[in-house]
Amino acid sequence: MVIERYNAREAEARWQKVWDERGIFATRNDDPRQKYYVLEMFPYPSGRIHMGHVRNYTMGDVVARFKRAMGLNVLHPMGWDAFGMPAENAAMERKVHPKAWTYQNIAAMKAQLKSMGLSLDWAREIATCDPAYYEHQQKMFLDFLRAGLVERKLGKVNWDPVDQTVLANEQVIDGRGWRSGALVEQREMPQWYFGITKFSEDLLQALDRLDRWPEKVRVMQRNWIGRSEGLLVRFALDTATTPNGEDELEVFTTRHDTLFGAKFMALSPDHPLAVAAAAKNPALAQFIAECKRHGTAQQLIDTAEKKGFDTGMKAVHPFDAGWKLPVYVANFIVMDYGTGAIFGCPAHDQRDLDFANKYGLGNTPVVCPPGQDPSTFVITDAAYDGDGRMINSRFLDGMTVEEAKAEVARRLEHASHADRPVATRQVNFRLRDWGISRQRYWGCPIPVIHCERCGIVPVPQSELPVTLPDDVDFDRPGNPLDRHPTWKNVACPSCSGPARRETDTMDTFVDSSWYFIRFTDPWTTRPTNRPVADRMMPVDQYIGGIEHAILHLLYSRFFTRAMRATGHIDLDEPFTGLFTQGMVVHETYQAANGEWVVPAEVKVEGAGEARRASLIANGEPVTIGPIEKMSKSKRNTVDPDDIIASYGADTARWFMLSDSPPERDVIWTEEGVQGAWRFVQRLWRLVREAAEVAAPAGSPRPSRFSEPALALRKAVHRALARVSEDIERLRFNVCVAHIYEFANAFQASLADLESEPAADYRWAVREAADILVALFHPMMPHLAEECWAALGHKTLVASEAWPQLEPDLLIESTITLPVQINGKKRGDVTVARNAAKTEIESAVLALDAVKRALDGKPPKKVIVVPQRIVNVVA
RNA sequence: GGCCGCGUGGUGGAACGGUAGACACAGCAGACUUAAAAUCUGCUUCUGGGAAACCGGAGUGCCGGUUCGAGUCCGGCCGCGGCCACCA
Repeated sequence: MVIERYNAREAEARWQKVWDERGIFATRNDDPRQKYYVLEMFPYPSGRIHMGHVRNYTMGDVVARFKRAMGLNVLHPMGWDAFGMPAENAAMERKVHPKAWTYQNIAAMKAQLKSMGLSLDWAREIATCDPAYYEHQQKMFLDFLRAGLVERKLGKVNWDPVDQTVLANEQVIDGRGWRSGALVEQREMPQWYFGITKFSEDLLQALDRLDRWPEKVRVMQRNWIGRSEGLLVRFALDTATTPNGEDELEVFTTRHDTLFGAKFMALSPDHPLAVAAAAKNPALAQFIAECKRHGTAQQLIDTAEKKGFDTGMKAVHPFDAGWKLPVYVANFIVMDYGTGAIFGCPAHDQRDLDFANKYGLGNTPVVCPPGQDPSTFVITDAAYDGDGRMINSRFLDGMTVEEAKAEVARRLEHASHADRPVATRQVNFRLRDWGISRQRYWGCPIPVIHCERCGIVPVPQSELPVTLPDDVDFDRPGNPLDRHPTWKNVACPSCSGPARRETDTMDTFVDSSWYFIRFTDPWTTRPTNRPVADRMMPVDQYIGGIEHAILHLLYSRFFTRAMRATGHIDLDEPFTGLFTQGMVVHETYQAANGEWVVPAEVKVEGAGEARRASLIANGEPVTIGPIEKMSKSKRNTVDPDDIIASYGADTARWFMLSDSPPERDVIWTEEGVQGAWRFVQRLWRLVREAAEVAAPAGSPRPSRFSEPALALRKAVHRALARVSEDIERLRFNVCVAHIYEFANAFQASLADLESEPAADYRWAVREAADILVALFHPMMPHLAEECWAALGHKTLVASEAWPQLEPDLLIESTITLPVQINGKKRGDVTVARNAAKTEIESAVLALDAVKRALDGKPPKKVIVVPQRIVNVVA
């Protein structure tokens, strides 16, 4: 029999067309079966898909196809995170309108995704730049505003003085604007904020219940929210020393046990008291200005020296009216956290110690480490932040840190200063409110109007959506909305007086914070169709990159809560299952002139030490560099289109799932792809060979099976059990291995055929082939359809139910137990599956290896673990 | 600086506390070919003995512990990676 090669290119297009025409991946919201929502993070339409997308969407598709076969009503949609800066950059560089650029990219990428054979419900496709999407976002913004979940307040922005524009943090490189190269300034501007901090406690607590999230992501979110319990202490100030007679300074601390080790107070350069003092002290004003110049660039913070300025103000120790502490302004105190002021305890905080040493403020140790003699315990340049007993602390002496904290809190809560308690217990969060204002064109307009007379006026419902004007130009820097003649200037909806529209647009993270809910009914005229959203949410399995572990996932958790508070859905956690997949990485290649070379232009030969690379074009040698994330800058990318054109989508999908565990990085290699491609061909040959032998579909089941038939049946049912579990647990690399294992066994079984096979064997081959195709269908759906048809089926395997497992076939009547002597394997025994322990023991003691080891003496102990192992202790 | 994760053959990686190295890649040998490709078969952790079948020893970064039994659990090192970070 001659079997022609499987022509992936031709077959894949053909099956995609069939799936499309029959609409088998469309999800009905009124389907009575249990729902299953699987979602991959939607892409930004950059122009072309990359291998990371291929990996991500393949994993999601495997889950979707598997769950569909398991009889669930699967929702598996796709859309576009379509707003964002690259569209504006393209507009500036290439004179394309951001909208045109974005929609061209969407069309191109959609075609690419279609060529992957993903089982998506394209009818639900959404693009966040479509007014039909963002109008609902605007409605919810106004709902949030009414509910007090949106605020306008001053915030710092990165201001590029040359381009006259606000820059995102990632556009600031080494303190300079990425385009102009100008030194970036910090400017205070009124901005819109989402009140995410109102949910700090809940967002933190609920993490404990997200047990199908990676622990790593939960830890990252926990740290980001950054809850700390402490004490808010009001220090009295010596009014004779303060600029305007200010008489107290509030400080947040988590180490109130160390109050008797205090040596100084320090204020943030932005602290109101520092600003007030600076007004009367030019030297201080100059110091503060200097701090602000250096203040922001993250890289500088590591190396920046601790600097301070003694304001001359004096604070009074809360436990000793006669104890005065100098008040400094210091460059390492941030206004954002706590109260923007601290008390410094040099002995037990490294930063405070560095500062005190520099300014000669000394230190007094107040916590003595266990086992240390208090009389000899001194701190020089390493602060001690561990546990211990209190010393040099009057009434706290001898207490543990915890006891001291409690005692200090108790006393200060009951002490009073100016008719208020000196201290209150406080919980502080690192989490800040979410600033969503972006001074950009290509984003969702913020639907408010600024009226000189009425202030901030929401755009009336009837005038929504506020759509972006198309007639804009990008010739000049800055936000085109801000200089638009007609769009910007409008009549106030309230008083009809002159007013102007808000020209800021929303952070694109807002768009991606609720798209998964919109997918449940993208046609509804309200933001959500409540009954449908309540039924189809939450997302059962969300899959995407670890880079979104904090922002996107936290914002989405916030947004869902805000939507619940405003009646749009009855849900708090949007994603019950989360999986973060690893990146696709590749070797890098560098030509002699130092330029990076794309892998497609490189030929690699040899192995190990002898591995050499050269340019295909002219044979010029190329240096093989380290394996890195595929990136445009290193040019170590492989184009999915090229791979799909030469090997087919199934090969690319199979390789993406092979070898590496899905949460880890996968190394893309030419050899690996070819291995996957060879397996595609091998499966095709195997199924065609099996089809020759297999009994016709629906043949009556034989009453008895001979040895080879039974062995084949056991193997295929074992594979079925394993693969089902592997997919359920998203262990795709193990799943792939189990399919290889069975394919090898099946192939060997067919090769062992000596004569004309008997009917029972033919029946077993039919079963094995059908199950094999069903098992690899989620990973290689086109090949599976082709094989399914070759096996004589008239149905689509994509619509078939998952094969039924016969658990009896997993149970062997005799089993082989490994035998250990003192924990080392020395042999094995074959016994009946349900053999009694004594029976096993005597069989084991009869083994030569055991006799030799025991040397005639009785064993000290024989441990028999039923159906697992035997260990003889000699 | 804080928190977290990971160290297994030439490589990617398997392994409910129970036969370490499944499966794949690469490599080597052979079969089929005039030849190559493709395909098929076998070998491939290190090491000692043996012509071979086979028989032994060591082995999951290092040191110790718990256990009949540890890649897996506990403690301490070493190395690599990630995230956060003048956060009081």
